[in-house]
Amino acid sequence: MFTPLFYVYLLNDTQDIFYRFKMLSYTEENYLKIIFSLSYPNSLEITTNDIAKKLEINPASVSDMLKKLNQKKLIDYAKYQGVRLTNEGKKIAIEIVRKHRLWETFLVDKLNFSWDEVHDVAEQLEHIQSSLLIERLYKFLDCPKFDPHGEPIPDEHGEFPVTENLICLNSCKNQQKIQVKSITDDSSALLQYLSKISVSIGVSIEICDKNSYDNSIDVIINENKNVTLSKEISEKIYGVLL
Amino acid sequence: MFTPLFYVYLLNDTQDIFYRFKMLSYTEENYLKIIFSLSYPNSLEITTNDIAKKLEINPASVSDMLKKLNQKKLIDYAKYQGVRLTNEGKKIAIEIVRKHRLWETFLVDKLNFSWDEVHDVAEQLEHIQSSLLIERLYKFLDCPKFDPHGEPIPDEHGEFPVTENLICLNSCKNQQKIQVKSITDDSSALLQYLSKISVSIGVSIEICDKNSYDNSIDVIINENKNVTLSKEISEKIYGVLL
DNA sequence: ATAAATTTTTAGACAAATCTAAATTATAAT
DNA sequence: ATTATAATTTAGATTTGTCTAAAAATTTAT
Repeated sequence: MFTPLFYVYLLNDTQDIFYRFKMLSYTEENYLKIIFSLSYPNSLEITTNDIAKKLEINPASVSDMLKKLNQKKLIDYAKYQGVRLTNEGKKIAIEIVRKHRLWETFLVDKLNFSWDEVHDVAEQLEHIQSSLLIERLYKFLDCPKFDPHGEPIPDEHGEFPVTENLICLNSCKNQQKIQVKSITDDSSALLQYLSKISVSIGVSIEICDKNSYDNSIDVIINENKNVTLSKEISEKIYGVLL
Repeated sequence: MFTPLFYVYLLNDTQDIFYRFKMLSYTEENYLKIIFSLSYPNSLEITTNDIAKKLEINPASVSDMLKKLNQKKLIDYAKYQGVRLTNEGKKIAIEIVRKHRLWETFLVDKLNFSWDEVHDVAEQLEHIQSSLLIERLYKFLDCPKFDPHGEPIPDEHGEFPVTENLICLNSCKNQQKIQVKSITDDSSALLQYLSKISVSIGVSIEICDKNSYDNSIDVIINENKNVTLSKEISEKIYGVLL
């Protein structure tokens, strides 16, 4: 049903160095990325349904692909048991995350995209195959450690920068105040909304009141703007206590 | 056998403008680009075999795709009669050429790629779908008119810059001398060779002798280097008479 | 502990883009 | 004008990634 795992030696970047290269399709890369992001940072076990929902496809399709990725030793998967990335799979996933965040940085820093315009384009750019390209881009951007949403960018060895201990706005108590450090979702719908209410990396948010009915919170943004944030929003905002 | 032509209205670039968008696959885009480049600049009729050779695939596969592109009204094609781009097909092909050449320019000017390293990466980048991206890139590069190989870059309306009257090195007579203005093939094999013999945009080449047996020519590069160039090489080099 | 509900997998089908082999059409050569 | 050669197309198969419907396994609830 599936072709066996195979490695090929490919001439990459039209450079004269050959290197071991696991041939992955655009789609396979996407699965690895999704599994990684759903399990980050705790390497949780992910379910077929989680992936199907995220990719907006049928769970049956996911089952097929999981079988294939398992054969390629990129995930650990047994029927009905959930999925976890292998070290090899994780390495590839981190590489894709790295590319995604570097491209987002490029788009914002060099091409003047706003932070809510970058996601869809970066989703495409992250699949461009060229290690030379990504290393040159990394240098061109001055080896950035965080992307425009404050998300950490892994270095060339796949290591994430050490971050201050971030806490979720959602988990703050009344009267606590944080400085926003990262938004853990780069969808344009969320980011456009945050822009509208003047939330960006660096602003302060003070918790005034918590509504236990819907878990929304009343906050003051940058000492001057009162807003109510839904649970869905507040759990995407991370920062350091002020 | 093939799905009917259809147009969709898509939200592009996460911007709030909808626009008419002909859904094309990566592969379909490549066919249009190949047909364009094989027929440029005279809109020649192209054969199934020409395309098969260029794409290194079986002519039978090309036949299938031509039928499909014809149905989509991107080419004019009748069985056994050859192919020609329609205006719509040409517009799309030029857009891809534009993207390819802008990305090549980016790689060389901003990321310090050498001219022989850009082709394979640009082949991937040219298929990124985002008009916002390409217009921003265009501005970022200061609206370049020529790519690193001297090839003209169409503007945002698909217009090619007017060029001096270029003549092919291949068609020069003995003792004539040209200044190199463009190389009409960006394969790394050719460009690496040209680098090795010190041919680049701007250098002078003087024809010393023509060998009618294999159509090779003996030339002097930049007044100091004697080299013999094969027909295959000399027909890729264009310039202005000095 | 069993039944009900949910999740996951299998089976079979489909579209896109390719292939090989065979048939057809066009072109060139005598 | 007929034949030989070359180019092109058709027919049928394959791979990848998806689907729907049905079957199987797991989880939840009583």
